[in-house]
Amino acid sequence: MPHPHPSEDAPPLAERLRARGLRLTTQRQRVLAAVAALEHATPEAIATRLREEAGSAGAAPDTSTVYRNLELLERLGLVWHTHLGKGAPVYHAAEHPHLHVVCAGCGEISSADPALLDGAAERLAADLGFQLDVGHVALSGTCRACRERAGTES
Amino acid sequence: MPHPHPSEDAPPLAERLRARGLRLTTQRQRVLAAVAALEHATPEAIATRLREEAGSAGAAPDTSTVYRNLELLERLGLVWHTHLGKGAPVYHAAEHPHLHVVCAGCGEISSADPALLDGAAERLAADLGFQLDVGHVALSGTCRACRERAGTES
DNA sequence: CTCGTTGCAAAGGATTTGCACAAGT
DNA sequence: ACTTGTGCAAATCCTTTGCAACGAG
Repeated sequence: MPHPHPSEDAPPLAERLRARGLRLTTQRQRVLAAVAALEHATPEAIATRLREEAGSAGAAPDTSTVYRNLELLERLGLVWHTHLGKGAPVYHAAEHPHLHVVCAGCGEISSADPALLDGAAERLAADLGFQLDVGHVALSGTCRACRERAGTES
Repeated sequence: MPHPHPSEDAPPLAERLRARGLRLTTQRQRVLAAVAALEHATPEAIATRLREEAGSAGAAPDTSTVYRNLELLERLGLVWHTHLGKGAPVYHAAEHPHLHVVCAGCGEISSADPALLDGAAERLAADLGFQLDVGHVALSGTCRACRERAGTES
């Protein structure tokens, strides 16, 4: 049975923090909320989003805090990141895992069913004892639109 | 039919350049040679390598030239890059395609048979008209050693 | 009250870019 | 000669760090 997710159900941020003697802060809750709300967010995008929301409730966390908490949340298994293109990694909530499919031509990001890799995952496990982490995978290639465009030119 | 590689046989760098009205320079030949020689090379590693070889024949290309040519070579379809971890993208020659399998724990990089993704590639093509680029794919997860280590602790 | 946390500002590392000069055709 | 490519240095972009003030337990 695939789907080896570290999360149980709706993993309470608070519990995970307490278990490690860490603290539940407003910033952490906000960063996590932003990651969940935004689909494929870069640290910068998350910081911006928080800055926008800030108007209504207190101040937005500093960029460095966003980075620090993103890293922490990832260690806690609540968020995952993937490198899609050159510049920035994108984060997404660990719940509802999905594959990222990116077009090298236009940068479009789509999601795909993680089951797509079940076969590959099994073979890697059998051959190398390697446990594939579906949430981290990014598949690149060319989308239909870009393929057609390429065919038209040249 | 899988394996849709843009390369024919031993794609002459010179020909591809001429076809675009570009020039064959020593730097370009060296950068390409370095990528082919090093297996999973970061731009920095390539620059360093070239600096070492420089002793015997002329000067090494500047870092910016390495970046520019890496990008060019990729457009020409002679090299491919993949993002393995946080910091650095790695380049490899477009010939002999292979999947990169990276352990999130120890950073170990292994190669795997591209055929592993044939199934997924077909489904993506059928469902989204998306052409998967196997040479760019990096699969992350946890290697056997790290899994065991994790199991031991905690 | 006692640490973990955060904000700020500065430090760093990796790429990219502008330009004048050198090199390929 | 004409145009592209390169070296150099400065500019950017993305992230990380040091440290004093702040806040959660």
